[in-house]
Amino acid sequence: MAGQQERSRGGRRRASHSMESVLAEAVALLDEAGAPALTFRALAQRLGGGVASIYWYVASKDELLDRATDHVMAAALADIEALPHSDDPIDDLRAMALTLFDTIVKRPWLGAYFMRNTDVQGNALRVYERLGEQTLRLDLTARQRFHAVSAVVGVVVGSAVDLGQEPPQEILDGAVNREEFLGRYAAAWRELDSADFPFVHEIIDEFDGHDDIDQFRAALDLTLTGLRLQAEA
Amino acid sequence: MAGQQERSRGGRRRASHSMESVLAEAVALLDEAGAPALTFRALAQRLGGGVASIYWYVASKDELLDRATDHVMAAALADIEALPHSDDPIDDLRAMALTLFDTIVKRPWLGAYFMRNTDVQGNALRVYERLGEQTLRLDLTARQRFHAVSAVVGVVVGSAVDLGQEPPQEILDGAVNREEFLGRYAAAWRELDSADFPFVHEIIDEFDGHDDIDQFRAALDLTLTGLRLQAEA
DNA sequence: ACCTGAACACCGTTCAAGT
DNA sequence: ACCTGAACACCGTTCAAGT
Repeated sequence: MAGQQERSRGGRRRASHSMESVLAEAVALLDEAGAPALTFRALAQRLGGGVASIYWYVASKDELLDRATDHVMAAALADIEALPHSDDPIDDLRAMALTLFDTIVKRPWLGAYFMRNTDVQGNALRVYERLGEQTLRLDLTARQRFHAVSAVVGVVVGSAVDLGQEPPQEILDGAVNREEFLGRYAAAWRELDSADFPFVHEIIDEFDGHDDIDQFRAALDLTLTGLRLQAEA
Repeated sequence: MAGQQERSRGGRRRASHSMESVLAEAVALLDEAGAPALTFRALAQRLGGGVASIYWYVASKDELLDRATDHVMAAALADIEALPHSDDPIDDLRAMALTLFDTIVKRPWLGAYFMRNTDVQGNALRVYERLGEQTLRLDLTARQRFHAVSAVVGVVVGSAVDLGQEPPQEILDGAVNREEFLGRYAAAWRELDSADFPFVHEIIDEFDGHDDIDQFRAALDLTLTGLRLQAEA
């Protein structure tokens, strides 16, 4: 409970919030049960007040989610700024992207809002800036730099979306773990005719039990080697 | 109106649907006014029947969206399969990815469902297969192939999400066009201290008025050059 | 300045009943 | 086999009123 209660002489209560407590409780709700759990009613209950109060702090649910996202991005930004710098800007870029990935792994609900709307998301803008600064150390045109950072952010967002989708209720319920879930897909794929689906059969064993971070690293590395080549050209 | 009306002797009507008409109308609704416009009530009205009828065809809204997505993927798959083959698998991969991008540009609402849940999305699986088959022509391990296709799909999905987000109501209303919208952001960025945000300032002019397809092409090319290097190693 | 209760206009989903 | 109306249990958002 982040809200405070004021007891006036009549014995009536009046909750008292703050932007900080609203966002902290919103994030807590999202962390505990994902995006569908964040409703104004649930949030108001946690804050110990009425639904309408929240509208004093945010104009809409969209803004609430934007601000909640930026709230957790503060920590990601701090992690990124705490990273040691190497003499290779591309290695630094990779380390930053991995830090971002880590943020999403811990909070899959970020998928839908991550790194968008830098209007409200001041920390996201700063993260964008830090990524971009690494490209300033590379021999590229402004346009290439713009595209490079977009590409890196794209890889991260792509993973964010994937992770945000992943838990199809059964996993959240604990009824099925990730391994079984992947295995079920793999089993369905194995039923496909291998003449019609040679590629699917080629990669079934890789898919079965794969780790998201490997997939992310591989995608990131392809982009970064492409970038390195571009900078050296 | 895709539903048909049967007139029985009492003069009462009874709508008659089909999976095909349900999906066609769902897609029409999505095309006309985006994801929020697709409600069971709106869809039922278009079909000329009751809300509950739709549940005979799909078990949930999620499934409806999955099937609607796969419905439009049929055309994308056909486009991809109609593509001429070159002797360079990476060029073919690029052409396929561009075809996918084109599908999303025409239907930004795809952002949230594109290429996920191949369970229900049979056409998405076939697209995945076609992309993957190009990697079979490259000298790679199964794992590298798996990661390569994931990366390419990731770039496309990343763009899909971006495009799906884009129209912030004002643009849909026609109150503001894309150029003005970008310009407003750019103007806000120009206000930032250039000592604190050197990168943002470096790329403002690139951002202002940029074209999404250039961004997509650039990200795709970085991934594909990375892939080419990997295959040649 | 900040909070409240109650209402409004929606949602997806279910179900017993109809044809 | 397929469709229906009406109900249920929610939503986000607004607003006049309170402190």
